[in-house]
Amino acid sequence: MRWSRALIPTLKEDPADAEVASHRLMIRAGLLRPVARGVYTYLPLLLRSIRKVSRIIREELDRMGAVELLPPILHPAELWQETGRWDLYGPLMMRVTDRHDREYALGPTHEEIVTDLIRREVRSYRQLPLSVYQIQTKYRDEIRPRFGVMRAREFLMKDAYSFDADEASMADTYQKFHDAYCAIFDRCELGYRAVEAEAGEIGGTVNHEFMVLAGTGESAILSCAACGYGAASERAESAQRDHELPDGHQLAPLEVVDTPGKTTVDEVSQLLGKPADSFVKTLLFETDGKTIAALVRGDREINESKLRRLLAVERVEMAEPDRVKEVTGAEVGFAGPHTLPDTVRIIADYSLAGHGNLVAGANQTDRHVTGLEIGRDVEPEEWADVSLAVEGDPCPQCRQPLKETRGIEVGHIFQLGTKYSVAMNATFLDESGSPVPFEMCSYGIGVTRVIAAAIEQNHDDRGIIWPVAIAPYEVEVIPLNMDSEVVVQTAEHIYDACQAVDLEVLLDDRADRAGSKFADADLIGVPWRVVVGDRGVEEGVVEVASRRDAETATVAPNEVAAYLRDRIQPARHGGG
RNA sequence: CGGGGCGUAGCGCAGUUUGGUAGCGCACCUGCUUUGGGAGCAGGGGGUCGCCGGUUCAAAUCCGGCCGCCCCGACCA
Repeated sequence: MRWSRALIPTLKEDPADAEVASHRLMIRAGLLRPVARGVYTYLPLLLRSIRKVSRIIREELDRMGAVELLPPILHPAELWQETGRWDLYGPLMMRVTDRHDREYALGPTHEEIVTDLIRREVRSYRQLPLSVYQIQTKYRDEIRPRFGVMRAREFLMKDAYSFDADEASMADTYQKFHDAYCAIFDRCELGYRAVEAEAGEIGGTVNHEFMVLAGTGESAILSCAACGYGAASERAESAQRDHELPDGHQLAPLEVVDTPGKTTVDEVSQLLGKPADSFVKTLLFETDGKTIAALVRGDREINESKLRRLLAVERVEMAEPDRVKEVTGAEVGFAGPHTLPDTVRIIADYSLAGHGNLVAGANQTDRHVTGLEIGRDVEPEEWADVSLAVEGDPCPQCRQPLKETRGIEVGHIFQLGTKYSVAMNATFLDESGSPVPFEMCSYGIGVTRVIAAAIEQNHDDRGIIWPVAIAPYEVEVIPLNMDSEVVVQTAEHIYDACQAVDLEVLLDDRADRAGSKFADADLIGVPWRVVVGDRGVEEGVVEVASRRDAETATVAPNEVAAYLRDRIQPARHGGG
């Protein structure tokens, strides 16, 4: 391809509204242009990379026995109503109405569509296991789209769905996808790790997120260097701790203090001059008509998912203000654990273990208490891990301190079990001829996000540094002087020769000066560069350089194609 | 949706406080010179100043409403 015909609109200056490197570089290097909030045109360079990543995905999934199909983007409401997700998904789903007033969604994910297909077409255990996938545009009306294609409202996703006859088989399929995902991300040359995660809206129990490690990532990961444990922060557990006060701890007297109008930990902390970690945050929840008081340390956040799992319930809700008043006898903001009615079940988070002389709400409006001692003033029904884990918490497996890193979620795989098959009555006949619901899993990769993540991990202050396996072009030929016939002819010759040995080559045939061609080449980040200048051509050589390491080789024009082929072909599979 | 900021040429910005002829850099077009790290000179094209309404002799500038975009929070590939 010739640059002059390739539509590569590079920019000299950074766009004002791009915050992270990948977004900035995608705009500047002419990969991406915004059309609406969170909606983009993928320009030719980006599309070429998308095709490379898609191809890697297809090769790995085909290899493990999945089959590609293409369901619609437009989903009739009825299918989503079968699983209840028409309402549950809420405003995250883009909805449209046709001329007959029938409602549709623009698919944010495809469990319903695929389950519907399989329940119609698959009848027998003999047809299982079965895995299908698609690579297609998805729509999610995100609360806050940002960072370019990193969190867009329209994006390209590979999603896959597996159907198995029993749980053991399902776990086996899940592992195969897990391994295929590792192969895919390895080949894209991403530095990543798979961690335990929350299932969110999709549902199910066991699931893993594939996180590309990057400082600008939106997700936090807690991991343990000692034993290898790793989990998304909202999923990470911390080890059990016993409530043993430090040696020499003097039990403090319980005193009521006035704290008029101060309802938050921060406000009371300032007023009393006591640090937030000496506070008890008393959070009231309701589930099945019962009230639960969850006690977490003042500097910690509750993790409602943990609470839900502990209580073995589908949902917990923060108690309404009226209910809070009824239970505590005070306005919201002054709840404390020590004078709650017996009907309230008290759960203390491990973060409070070993802490005494605490500040808490007094269960009286405008008053708190100091000197609260757990075990003396309040006896929790149980101690548990119900707070959001943070760096330094003890690892649930080996008790070593957890470390926090940031990551970009590029893949997420879920064991769904029979959640969707039961809801949609999707069954097959087993060996005895009785109908059994499918054991399902679903698997997602954000294709466009993979590319953004790759750029986050592979760039410098001059531009992108593409790994060969996903680069839009492999070679860029730069004739430095378009007025020099011999330079142009040599460049054209190399361009043809590279194409003849099946290299993906871009020829910068623009009449620009050397400096701006070099700057653009650095910016778009093609892995190999061939510089053809008057000086070298007179001596019968051109320069071949890689974008990643500044090494330059002088090569005879006739040998350039073979030279590059020998270096590029081994790297195409990933690892170069 | 709540909090903060911004909408002026394709991109990056000044001008708005104190109303009075719409500007700068880059990009683009023409010519000449230049040609190994974003060239120089000369000439040129391009803007209903986000939209609607109001105040005024006069509005990018003041007032009201609306729209869009970005950042911080709850979601997620």
